[in-house]
Amino acid sequence: MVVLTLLGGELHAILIDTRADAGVWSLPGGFMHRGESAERAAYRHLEEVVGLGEHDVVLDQLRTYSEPGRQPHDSRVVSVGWVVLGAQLPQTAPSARTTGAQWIPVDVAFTMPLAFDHADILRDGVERARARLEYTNLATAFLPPEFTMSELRGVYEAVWGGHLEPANFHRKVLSVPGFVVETGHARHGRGRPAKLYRAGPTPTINPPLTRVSVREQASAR
Amino acid sequence: MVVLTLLGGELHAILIDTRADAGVWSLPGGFMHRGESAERAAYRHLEEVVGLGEHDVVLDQLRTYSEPGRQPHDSRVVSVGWVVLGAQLPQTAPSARTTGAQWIPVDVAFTMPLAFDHADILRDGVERARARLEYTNLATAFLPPEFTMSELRGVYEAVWGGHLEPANFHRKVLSVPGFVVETGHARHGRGRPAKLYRAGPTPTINPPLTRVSVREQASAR
DNA sequence: ATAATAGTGTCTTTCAGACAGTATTAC
DNA sequence: GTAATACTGTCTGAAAGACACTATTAT
Repeated sequence: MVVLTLLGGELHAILIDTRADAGVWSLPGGFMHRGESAERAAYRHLEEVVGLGEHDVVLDQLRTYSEPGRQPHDSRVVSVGWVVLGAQLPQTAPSARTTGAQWIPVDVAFTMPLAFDHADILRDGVERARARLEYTNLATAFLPPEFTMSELRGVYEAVWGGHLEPANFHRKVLSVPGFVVETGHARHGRGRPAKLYRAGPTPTINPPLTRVSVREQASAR
Repeated sequence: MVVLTLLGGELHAILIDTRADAGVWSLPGGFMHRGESAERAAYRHLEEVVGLGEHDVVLDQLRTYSEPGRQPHDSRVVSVGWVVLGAQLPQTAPSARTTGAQWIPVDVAFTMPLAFDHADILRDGVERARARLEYTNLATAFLPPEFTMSELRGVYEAVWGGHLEPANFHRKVLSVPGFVVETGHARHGRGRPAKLYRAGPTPTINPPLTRVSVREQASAR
């Protein structure tokens, strides 16, 4: 599982320090039981290993890794990869219930030595999350039930990396019917109070939000 | 496996008549061997069951189905779903090497009684193919190595269902660098000869081609 | 010449991006 | 008042959609 959240405006993933092999980190996960779906097994390991409850997170199936030799010690292990998104939940921090699990900034995680093909899985998971933000309302999974427009924009900026124009973002989000819904509440801070929104009924965004990195790639003709 | 091709300008899928259960059809597939990846197993069953070689098709992993009870007779079968795309190849028609395999128009296939959760898998596979055409060059997998612009447009029209404006399609495809490459050859028919193209080096299309059905959904605000 | 198919020009509309400007609060 | 943050108006440019037009062949 590639478990992602925002901490301090930066995208973090959970890595586990495998004591058996010093200095090598792995993604959280575990075996399936008989009579249990892969999804249920993912929820179970999230609870057991990471201390996250079913209602704290959103799961998205990534893909299945089955190359022989991907885990040298076993003849062949087939793993179903998942992307797990949650709002930042300090009280369920991995250190509370396990020994070696930690939130690591993804930029740092990419440079660390990971077990087996976990670096591939991490890369696939982060890329999936980035892509999903373009055309789904999945960004709201990174936030508490009520959030401001700035906070939602902050999710996009953190996950995609880069700056989004507040005015255009605001207009785009509100132009998609059912993306977000006004709650009528407001959050008071230093300046003008911000309206609070919650996730709306529409799961897909069309036309999609355009990603900074993708835009640059497109214009580099 | 959801095996898709174009026949007579219409999208077809392979279904297999399961003799054990009269009138119930299933998707082609089979078990994995030890020491074999899911991808290799897919290629093997394509050869054994359907008579399609590795170079005739393009594989795209769909997702993994693992709900307990999805196959009532077994305690729990975990299946890795694949979308398989190929150019129409009469000489490798499924009937050549198997008894009950047939190309069925997908519209018809959706109305037929399918075994287990194969209707879900078929739906997921067709939807995946439709989505992939938007932002990848996968449409070329439905065509022989050299093809005309009309033929490429025909793939989009068949898979998406609906009409695309020839002029705009032509301009859009050529505006994406590396989507297609001119071969210098031409195909002569009834009117002006058509230039032949082959798939270019760019796997992704950005900005994507916009799908008719998605557009209508968006404009129905 | 005519029909048929391939391909181009161009106008309109839509929408993203830039950025100046206005609104509402805490202090 | 000032500073800070939230939000709006408006201009520009890029690209999609519509559709009239030109090009090149077989007959």
